[in-house]
Amino acid sequence: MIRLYDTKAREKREFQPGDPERVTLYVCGPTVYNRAHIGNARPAVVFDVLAGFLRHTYGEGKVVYARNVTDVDDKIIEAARAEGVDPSVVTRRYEDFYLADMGALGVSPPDLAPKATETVGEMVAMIAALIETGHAYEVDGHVLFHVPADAGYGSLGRRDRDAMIAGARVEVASYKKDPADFVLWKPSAEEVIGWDSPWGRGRPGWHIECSAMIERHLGLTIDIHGGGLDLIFPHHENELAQSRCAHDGAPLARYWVHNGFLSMAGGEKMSKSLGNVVTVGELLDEGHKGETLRLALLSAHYRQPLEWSPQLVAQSKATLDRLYRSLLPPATKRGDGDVAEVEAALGDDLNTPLALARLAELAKLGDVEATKRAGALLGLLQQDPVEWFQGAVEPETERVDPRLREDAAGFALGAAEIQLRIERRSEAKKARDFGEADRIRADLAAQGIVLEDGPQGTTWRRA
RNA sequence: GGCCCGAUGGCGGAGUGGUUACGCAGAGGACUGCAAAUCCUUGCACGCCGGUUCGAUUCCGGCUCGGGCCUCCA
Repeated sequence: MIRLYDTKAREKREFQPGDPERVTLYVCGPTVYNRAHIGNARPAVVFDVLAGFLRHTYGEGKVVYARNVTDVDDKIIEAARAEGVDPSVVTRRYEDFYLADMGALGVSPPDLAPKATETVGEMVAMIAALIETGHAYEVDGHVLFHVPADAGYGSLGRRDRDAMIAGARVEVASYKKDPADFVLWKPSAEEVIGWDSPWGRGRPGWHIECSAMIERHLGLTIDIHGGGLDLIFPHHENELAQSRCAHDGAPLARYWVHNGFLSMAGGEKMSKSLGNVVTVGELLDEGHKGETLRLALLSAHYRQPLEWSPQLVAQSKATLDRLYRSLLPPATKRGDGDVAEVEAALGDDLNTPLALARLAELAKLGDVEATKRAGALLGLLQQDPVEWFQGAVEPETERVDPRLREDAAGFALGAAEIQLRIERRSEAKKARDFGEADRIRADLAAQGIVLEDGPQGTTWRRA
């Protein structure tokens, strides 16, 4: 059984898909105009776990997970103009970065990654339908959704129209019939990207993109709609309104799931506009492994705020070391673990901290099989433990610790060289020359190599 | 100003009307030439004030502090 906290109902509800043979999940993806920061990665990781858990529950081919790519947007247009290139150059570049960054965090590509620019036809059709039903109107090449025409508006964000207007931070455009009305279509100047439409050459507003992509790829009513907390209003509220009005009252989603925010030290939200972002790429370049970052993101419940800090990363690394160590042969099994405990934790509104706690118990029992299977549910512990400690061989995936970079250029310590020194040290130890043995060990330690003497001999790992 | 969320030990972070996870860090012990790792043991908490209750960290109210949203934002 899966229970999910539904933002709309404001409570945990038992998850019942419309069709268990085709469980649909849609998550608002990136607007591709810059590198993803670690806060952007939170929903990607959280919903990756959710999608995986749904597949685990309903069957491999029974889940359709769509995460869109917003590739037409004023920020993209701006970025392209600044660089003097076509917007598609910008969007392709950052889409590639996004996929690579998320891949490093162990995020699987979604089943579908629809692009806004490939769904404009559907958007135009949906806008036309909304005009038809009296929910939208055209003014000077703009098409606006008329909020007062939708009695159900505000059900997700729980705010009334007056409150929205009273608190508006943005000046109301003069062409709006009602201050709460929002743009479905806006005109594009000559040099700006645009498509022909019944209302002239223009481009879609942000909210209609998701509505159209969902309609086209997943259907009128999907099971789960996900995204960050900040999208509840206005983005999801507007999406919901458009789709419902265009679909004769059919609700857009059965469950609305929103992840909480990542903040920086000091508690402030990490955001591009505040300029306090740490990108995934930077963290990887600093030598942190993607899996460490993934664990850090899963260490708090997805709806809770999470403060990002170097300590959080360090703790996550230490935890992962311990978990991987339990997988290292020769493992001593002291008892049978129960993966169902981990499943139950995830089933209870994706309680990843609890799942992690139970995973640690499995590791402590030395049940390698159960630990790996439980880890798979979280997208963790899937690499070879030796590789985890000693580093992958493929140069593409290997990230060299900055402190080692100097050595890496000249005489990088390869596994063979390390092995050689371990043998030299063993001989010194045998001759009871502990001074020499300790010198070798300290020398390696200075280069980030930790030696551990066990009953089976000496093993090494990169710190 | 309106709406919403949070406050748990040195740190991270679950959970619970009564016995309180788990991880990291710390302490002691075992092991080790010494370490490391591992195992064993161990200390440390539930923002403040009221209320309900036999009993509240857990429920209710108020307060304080922190955070988010109010048409850029995961």
